[in-house]
Amino acid sequence: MPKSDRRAELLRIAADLFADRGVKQTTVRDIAEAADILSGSLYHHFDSKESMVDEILTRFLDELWGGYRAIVAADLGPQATMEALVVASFEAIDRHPSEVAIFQNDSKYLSRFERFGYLEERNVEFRKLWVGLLADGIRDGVFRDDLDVELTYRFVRDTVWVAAHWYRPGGALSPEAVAEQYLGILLHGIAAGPGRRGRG
Amino acid sequence: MPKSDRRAELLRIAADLFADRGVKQTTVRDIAEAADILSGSLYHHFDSKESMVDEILTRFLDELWGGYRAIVAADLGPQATMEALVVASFEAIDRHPSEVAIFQNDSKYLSRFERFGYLEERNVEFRKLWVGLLADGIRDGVFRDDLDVELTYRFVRDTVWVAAHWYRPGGALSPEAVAEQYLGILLHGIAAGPGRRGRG
DNA sequence: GTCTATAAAGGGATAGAC
DNA sequence: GTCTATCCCTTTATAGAC
Repeated sequence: MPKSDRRAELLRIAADLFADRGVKQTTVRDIAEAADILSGSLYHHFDSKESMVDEILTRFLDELWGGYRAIVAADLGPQATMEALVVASFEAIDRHPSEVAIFQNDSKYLSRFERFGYLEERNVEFRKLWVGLLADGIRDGVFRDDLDVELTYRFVRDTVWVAAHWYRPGGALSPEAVAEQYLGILLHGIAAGPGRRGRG
Repeated sequence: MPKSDRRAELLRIAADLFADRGVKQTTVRDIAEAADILSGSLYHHFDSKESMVDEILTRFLDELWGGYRAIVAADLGPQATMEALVVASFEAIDRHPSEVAIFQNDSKYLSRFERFGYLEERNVEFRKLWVGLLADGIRDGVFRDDLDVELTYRFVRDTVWVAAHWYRPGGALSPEAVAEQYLGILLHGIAAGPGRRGRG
């Protein structure tokens, strides 16, 4: 295989370990062992452990936000935009579960280092996107007007991303199926409402 | 102050650090420094760092589950039981934010050690409680019958506990207020339904 | 109950041989 | 591209003085 594939393979191995145990608790020796080489050899490919995490997260976030921006640009209105964002997020969990887990579990720790300042920037941008969307939806009468927008934003953000903790790609549930159930609860709740109880 | 207060104070300091940075990343020196003593002195009070975490979590979980069991024993029916469990959980976040954070962030890591086997036991028990509750509610027609019970259980579990990541005791929102908003979304969703849109 | 001093293991990173 | 060898710092934990 071409030489650059080795680098990608090492990043894959590292990402899976980082996701499973956390960045700090994954040692350079762990990564090397999983790749069947010795720890010193890793430094032929990468400057440092930090560089590995950086490359993993940067690539992932660029792809994710490319998708988000395309959805926003399509200008579908609050509810359809929300649904598309949720589906895109579950697809991200499906395709890049380790990257999502690292982002979720280690953002706080990594944010201490100047080099990872972009993590906080993404969070701010994400909040802006969702709060705006919820406000638009309330204004248009699509969402309830007694919602606490800040709290609802955190609710949505958390409920979507925590799924990464239990979702297994290739399992019984497709990302679209999970998104559908999640959106059903998020939009209509779990209570059996009038005219909504039962199907058969 | 009595001698046992020193021990409690050290556990408080340790719990806050564990919650903020994670157990593994909090060093014994960090704890000692925050307590204004040297690291060696900590071993006069505790066997090891692990023992400190163990004591913190055991106490917290015993209290939390005491509350849960009292609620279940009251036999209020599915919806009222669910509401009481959610309120109790937010009150736990309010009163013991560090303990909740440690439980959430470090359970997976700690579960590797035999001594922390009770963490997994509590998770199993928690799942059993909620899945049973949801099934009862669907059977009684209180909850929608097209819910995926497993997925809904994870949804509820995650949405409640992740609030520990942003909730600040003593802030603008009381735990009861947060619980009310959360239950509103969980039961009825965020969509403006017929007859539910608007208030003024 | 705390300090001094230190043992022993873990972990990131480097230099140079192959 | 990988290995050998190793440096150096961090971290948990201990022993004994005060």
